Amino acid sequence: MPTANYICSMSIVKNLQESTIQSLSALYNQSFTEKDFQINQTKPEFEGDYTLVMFSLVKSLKLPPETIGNQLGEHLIKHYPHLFSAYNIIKGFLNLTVIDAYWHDFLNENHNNTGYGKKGMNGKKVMVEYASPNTNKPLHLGHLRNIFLGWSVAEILKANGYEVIKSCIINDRGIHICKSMIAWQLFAQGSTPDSTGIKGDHFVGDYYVKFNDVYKAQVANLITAGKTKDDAEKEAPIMKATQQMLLDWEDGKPEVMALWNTMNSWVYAGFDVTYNSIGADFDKTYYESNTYLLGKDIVQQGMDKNVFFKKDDGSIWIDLTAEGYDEKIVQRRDGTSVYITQDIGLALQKYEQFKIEQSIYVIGNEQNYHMKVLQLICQKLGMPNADNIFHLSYGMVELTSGKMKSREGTVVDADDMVNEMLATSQQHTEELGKVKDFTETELKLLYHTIGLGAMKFYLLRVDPKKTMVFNPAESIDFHGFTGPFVQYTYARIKSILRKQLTNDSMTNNTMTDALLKSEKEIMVMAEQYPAIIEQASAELNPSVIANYIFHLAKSFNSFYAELSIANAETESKKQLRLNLSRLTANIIKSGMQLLGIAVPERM
RNA sequence: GGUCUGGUAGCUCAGCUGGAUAGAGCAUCAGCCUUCUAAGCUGAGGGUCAUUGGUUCGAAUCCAAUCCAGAUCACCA
Repeated sequence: MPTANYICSMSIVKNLQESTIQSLSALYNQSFTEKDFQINQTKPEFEGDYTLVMFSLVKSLKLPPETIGNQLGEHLIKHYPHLFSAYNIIKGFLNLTVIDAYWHDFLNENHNNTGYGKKGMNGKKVMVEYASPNTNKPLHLGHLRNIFLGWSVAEILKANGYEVIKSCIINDRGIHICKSMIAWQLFAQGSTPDSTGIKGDHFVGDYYVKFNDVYKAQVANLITAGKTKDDAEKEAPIMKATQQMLLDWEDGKPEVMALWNTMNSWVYAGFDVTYNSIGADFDKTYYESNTYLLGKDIVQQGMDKNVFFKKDDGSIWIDLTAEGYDEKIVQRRDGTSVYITQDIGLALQKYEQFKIEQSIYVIGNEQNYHMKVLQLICQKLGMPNADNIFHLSYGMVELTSGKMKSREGTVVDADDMVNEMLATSQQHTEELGKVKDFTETELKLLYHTIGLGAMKFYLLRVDPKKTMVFNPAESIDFHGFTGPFVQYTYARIKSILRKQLTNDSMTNNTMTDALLKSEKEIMVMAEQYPAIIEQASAELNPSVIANYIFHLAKSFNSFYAELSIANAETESKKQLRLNLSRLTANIIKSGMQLLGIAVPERM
């Protein structure tokens, strides 16, 4: 008999793959790989744990699937008695039952392992850039999807052994920033976030809105005065003032710089409050005001390498038509860099500063084209990190009524959203009345844990690539496929463990009775957790974890309703179920942590 | 128009590297709290997997065409 260590150091699927490959070679004198057959989890209506699909072997072996299944099943049972206890064949499917001892060993080894499923450091560095706000507007629901996604992906990569640097580029310059500044100069009469009690990012955002209102009115007036629309848009006094301010900013005019610094500091203070409340953080922050001049020397290099070319008016371009894209400008005729040039410069700077293996950009899918072009240019320039740029492209968040449009005031504000979720979690908690003995501080923390958990889970449970619809009514639901459901399951388990684990807590289970179906279901699922983390990491997809954790919690709740833990039939059954409960709780906590969601001990 | 996404139950989504009778949650209906937390559990109804054709022993999944929806194709960022 091999040791438990041998068995458990490898997942059951890997064990199954290897034993099948060896058995097939022994039986048929050919060599096989894991790609020659398929392994599925056995459907619940059939007997067994895992299923080998025989059809793909039929052609190369020239035998009917039933024959292969019988021979293979026989061989596996005989030569791997420490893994398999039974098999059956239905049509071309070989269903294998894993021996109970395997599951017991697995449980004994992991039920108290809070690091279960996570890997040791692999020595590789990855940067995840996310959030990346403008400083003229507060954060909205789309930012929340971005932030939760970026943060979670960073955690998932860490769990897979990467060193992760979370970064953020703040778009703190340009004409849109000047708009808020001009509007403030004209209309604020010296008021500040402090004097008005308005959160800094909202305060500045209000002046951005104000600018647009005034601008629109001025344009309308000029048009009624006989100007064309184009002329009116250029000549509106507030726009001219804004453009002058941008020039002054670029010249470093002291009073403009001072105002710019002040207003940005208001915004940052506001962002910090939001980041703090939703648990976002960054290891490295880049400011566009520092990076917008980057990339100039790269333009020169590109000219030298004939990757770029100069047009008659002096502007510099790259021709990507051979790659199926257009010509793209990289330097204006006045010699200033454009957006993409800055990005090239920043990409290189990131690489040089941190020597990262991979540079992940969490950016909406509206920039797919831009990011594709960015990578293409870097590759053409022969930059060392060009292949390491990865655009983690996520879909927009839409409302049931359609798209969010700032001009129509249908944008869901991030702070409003958080507050609403906190209020809802408070209301639910009070209605249920289970934590009446909590202190004020404990209650506040609990509302925050649940409210934020609901919101994060809601935004992360969907495949990031997909456009998702935000339904206000559904999002505040705390039942079913939601964060609070999972949190509740955790709190429920902890409650059981508190009551049942007094002194003789951590004994291993030594089972003689067969595992019951609902016990095994949890066991099988728990055993897959490490593979789930790997998958989430490979796909950079937190929804894999959200779905998995939900199903695990659901299975536990069924198990809980069906079988008694405290009053189990025997003492060994009780121990088994307690260990199973603890393992489930650990996985829930660990998986939720990868989503950035805390779990409460009671709720 | 070119390129890229997507279309699965009334709604929101899984499943997509081809496998057994397509799954969840919400909503609807019917049950379950004097034993471990009912934010829970059990069950019912609800589907032409956009359409058509192809590949295959087998297609929601792969390929092609068509229809529909969205994004993008700035000397804005």
